[in-house]
Amino acid sequence: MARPKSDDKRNAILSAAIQAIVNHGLSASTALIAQEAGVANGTFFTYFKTKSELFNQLYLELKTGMASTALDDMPPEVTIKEQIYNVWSNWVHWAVESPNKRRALALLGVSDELTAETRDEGHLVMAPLARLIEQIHENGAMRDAGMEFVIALMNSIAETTMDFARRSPEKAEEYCKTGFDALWRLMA
Amino acid sequence: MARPKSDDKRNAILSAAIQAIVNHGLSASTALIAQEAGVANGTFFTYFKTKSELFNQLYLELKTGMASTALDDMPPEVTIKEQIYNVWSNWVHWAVESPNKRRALALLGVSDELTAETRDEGHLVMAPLARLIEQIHENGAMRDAGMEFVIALMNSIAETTMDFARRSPEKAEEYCKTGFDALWRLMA
Amino acid sequence: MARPKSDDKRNAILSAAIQAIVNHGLSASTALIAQEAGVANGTFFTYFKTKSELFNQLYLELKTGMASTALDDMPPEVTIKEQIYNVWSNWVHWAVESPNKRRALALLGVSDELTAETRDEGHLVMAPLARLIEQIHENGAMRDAGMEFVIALMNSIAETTMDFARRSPEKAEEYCKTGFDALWRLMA
Amino acid sequence: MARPKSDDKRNAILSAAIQAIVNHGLSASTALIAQEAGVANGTFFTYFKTKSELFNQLYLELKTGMASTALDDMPPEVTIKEQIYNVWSNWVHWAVESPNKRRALALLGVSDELTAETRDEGHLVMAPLARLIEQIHENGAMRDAGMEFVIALMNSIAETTMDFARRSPEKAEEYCKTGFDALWRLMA
DNA sequence: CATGAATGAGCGTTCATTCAT
DNA sequence: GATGAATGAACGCTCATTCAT
Repeated sequence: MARPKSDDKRNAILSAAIQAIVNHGLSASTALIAQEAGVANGTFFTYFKTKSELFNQLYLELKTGMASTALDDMPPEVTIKEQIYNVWSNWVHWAVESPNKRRALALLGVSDELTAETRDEGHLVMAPLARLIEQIHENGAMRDAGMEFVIALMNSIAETTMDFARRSPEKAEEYCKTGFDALWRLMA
Repeated sequence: MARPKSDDKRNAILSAAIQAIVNHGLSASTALIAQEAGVANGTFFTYFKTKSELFNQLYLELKTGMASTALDDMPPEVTIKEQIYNVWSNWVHWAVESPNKRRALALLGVSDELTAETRDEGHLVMAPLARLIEQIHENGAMRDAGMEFVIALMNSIAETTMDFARRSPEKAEEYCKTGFDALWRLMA
Repeated sequence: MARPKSDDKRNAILSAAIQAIVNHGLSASTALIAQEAGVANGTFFTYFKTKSELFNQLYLELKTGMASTALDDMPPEVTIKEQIYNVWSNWVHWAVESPNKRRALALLGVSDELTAETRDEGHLVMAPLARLIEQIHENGAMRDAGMEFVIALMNSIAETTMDFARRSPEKAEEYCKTGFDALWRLMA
Repeated sequence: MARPKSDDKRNAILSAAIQAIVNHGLSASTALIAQEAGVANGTFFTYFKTKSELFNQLYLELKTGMASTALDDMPPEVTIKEQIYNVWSNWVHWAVESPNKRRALALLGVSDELTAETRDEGHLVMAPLARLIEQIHENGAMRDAGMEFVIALMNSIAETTMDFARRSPEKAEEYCKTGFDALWRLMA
């Protein structure tokens, strides 16, 4: 059963899970998810051995999707700062346009269903951004603090920025810039 | 009143709830909480009409406790910056010393059991810090951004700082200072 | 504890029980009954050892009250038929004026909380009516059927008559008469 | 459909419910009903969304069964009186042979779990008998009273007759006839 | 493989009754 | 005696998971 027959069904379940999680939290039942996916109750378990496994895979899928949007078309010809801003901007726009995915990702992220392995894999996908940050960081204001700490701070500033951008999409551009400037002051 | 409702028991239930939430998440059963509190199943409902009510009251209790520790003994004779640092430092130390309370508070904060009223009351308790920040902010680097945004950024930086301080208590002092400096650069 | 201190409280509980039974059926909780009676939860059990005991005593109290209203001021100078009609009429009027008592009595009557003893005592209270009926019956149309059967038929006709009288109190007089005539045709 | 819902199981649950209601009243637990039906606790809810739904469906099933027995093989060639007697007799025999069903039906009938809709449907099933009665009634002794009242009286006489017939099955035939004669005197 | 019925542990909550005050 | 908190069994119902079809 390495690759179950229908990718369509797998994807339908994943999409349904996002909806269900947004509407009912992580306690959304597998029956509801299956129903919203248009498949039978039991079919759920053909594609995901347990509910927990769905959560782990959904988390990775969402995080990967987010990263690939954020890291999309990175122009190599420009300054690092511009490269970082490019990612930052993509990221914020993703949040504004995919609020459900972001909400589901957030809920999954704080749940205790995620395995350590999943969390590790999750961190990897944003590594390219981390590598850009690193170049700024090594001569920046926080050069004496560990990279991990700086990355975590960046993440939290990004999350806050995305929260505000999503809540007021008409000011998204503004929050995007203000948030980025704040980040830059903090670490550059 | 025959046998008055016992504060001891109420507190035992609240404490047990913290433990249970840390160990099992918000789906910790009322039966488990009661058991850990050393009272009978049904006694839970003498003190809290519903599980939801427990969550709301626990949230407020934890948030109030956190705030009162953070805002403790604010010296009025010193600079604003020193005042803010004092709060910041108390806050971080609270996190290091009460990791369970902090974890429970975080889980409760993202749950959808909290009423709007509870959330509002919860925001109030850190208002004194917000008022200090405001004085810095009005001439600071982010003076064009809304206070709400700045407060949210401060919060997220604080949370990240506390995460790292808790994870490596021996470096707590260092993270505390580094985090504060980062905050200051960001907004002062 | 043969006669607990306060008859007031006992009566308050009995009255409250009627209300509670009307509103919530026999599953009305002892706590609710106590509350409506204005006494504490535990006081209930000072006056009635168990909920079942309350039900049995309430049943007798209601049935006795009904009988004493129905059998009130029986004039001995008139024909048997007139005597019976007098009881019949009192009975129907009681039903119209005390619909809650009647409803509670009905629910208690079909419950399986009543002991055989209670049921027996309950039958006794209408015995004077039975004795009147007997005199008609012994030469009547049903003289070959047992008295018990005739009494039961009379009871069921009475109940139906009371149902209709209560539902349309403005036609109560009419139903009272029509019902009685029907009874008379049936057995006289 | 994978494993179709089994009529056997549905019927087993309905039968078990009758038993359980007879033995424990309407407060018979779903767990007990399931157990007596030989299915798992949760299976109950595959067949009936709620306990209330079971009660409503059981009521209809019982009432329909009763009616179809009572109204079985109505000979059209005979007098109305004979037709009515035929129904009456079938009805009484049903009561003697299915005392549990009758007891359950009675308890359900006075419960407040029944929806108005269920009650309405329930009334319909005995309508053919009502129509026969109507033909007698329109020129009978009670022609000035409403049909509803007469039907209700007939019902209550029938119930009483069935009670006595069931309690003394060896005299069932006698009660059947005596009851019918009483009814006839009352309304014809 | 897809389906949906079957399972039974588990949940939040209620309640008759007891008992400390 | 009156009070109301304490108790724990019980209840209706849900749900992740299994398995017959």
